[in-house]
Amino acid sequence: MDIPPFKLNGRVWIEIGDEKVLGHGRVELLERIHASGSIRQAALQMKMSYKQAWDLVNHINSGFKQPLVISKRGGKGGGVAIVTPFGLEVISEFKSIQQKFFDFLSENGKK
Amino acid sequence: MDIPPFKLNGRVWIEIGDEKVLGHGRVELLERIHASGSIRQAALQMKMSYKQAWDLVNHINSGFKQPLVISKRGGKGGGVAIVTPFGLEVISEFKSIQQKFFDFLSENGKK
DNA sequence: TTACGTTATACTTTTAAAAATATAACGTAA
DNA sequence: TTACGTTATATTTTTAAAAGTATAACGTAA
Repeated sequence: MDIPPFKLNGRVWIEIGDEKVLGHGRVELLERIHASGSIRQAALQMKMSYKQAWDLVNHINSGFKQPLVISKRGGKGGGVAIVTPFGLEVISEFKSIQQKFFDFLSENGKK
Repeated sequence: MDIPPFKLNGRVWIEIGDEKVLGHGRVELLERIHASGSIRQAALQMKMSYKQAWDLVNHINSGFKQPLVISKRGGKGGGVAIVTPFGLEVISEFKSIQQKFFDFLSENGKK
């Protein structure tokens, strides 16, 4: 009759105006853009299409009132994408929440 | 530069052997089965197909070592589905975790 | 002024999920 | 022994998501 051991898993994300704006996958994308300076490289690393990555970046930027990523085309290297200081702040905030969430999951799982 | 107010949302679920076995939607299904005594009625209430509901019940039952739902065909009313005491216990455990999770979300959202 | 590699965008194709459809199996009660 | 309403299962169709393809726009540097 006793409940056997189980693993509790889950996801958290940030919504603005009832729309999902930022979650685990998108934050990873932002981090990779920050590290590489390129949407394309970040997409390749995460094995998603450039289109999908660009759409996500676009959606993230539209969700907030100021951009998290600024991108330019042309120039040295063909173009560039940088994560703004505001973007870095949001990333940091989300990761802090996510860490607490992981703690929550391990506290409430198993049994 | 400050992060604007935002809503934190999310989901939690129970995994057994790296497989999702029970989450928010499935628990609601179980509750409706318990209330109606019928997989079909529960499915109708949740606007899903009987097939989908049955597949879910089947998957839930396979995940645990004892069934959460026992169903019979034929007889008075055409057939019946009941949630076992073990099933009720699991539902209750999940809902308790979920309540804590809701608390977590509202504590960490907004700002 | 040309080549380069990326951003930006549209369009098509593929794939996977969901829904819909059909039908057999079953046990009670009339 | 027939009708009923459900469980149980297979199959097909539809829908939506993802992936793939193509191409224009751009700014630097050779």
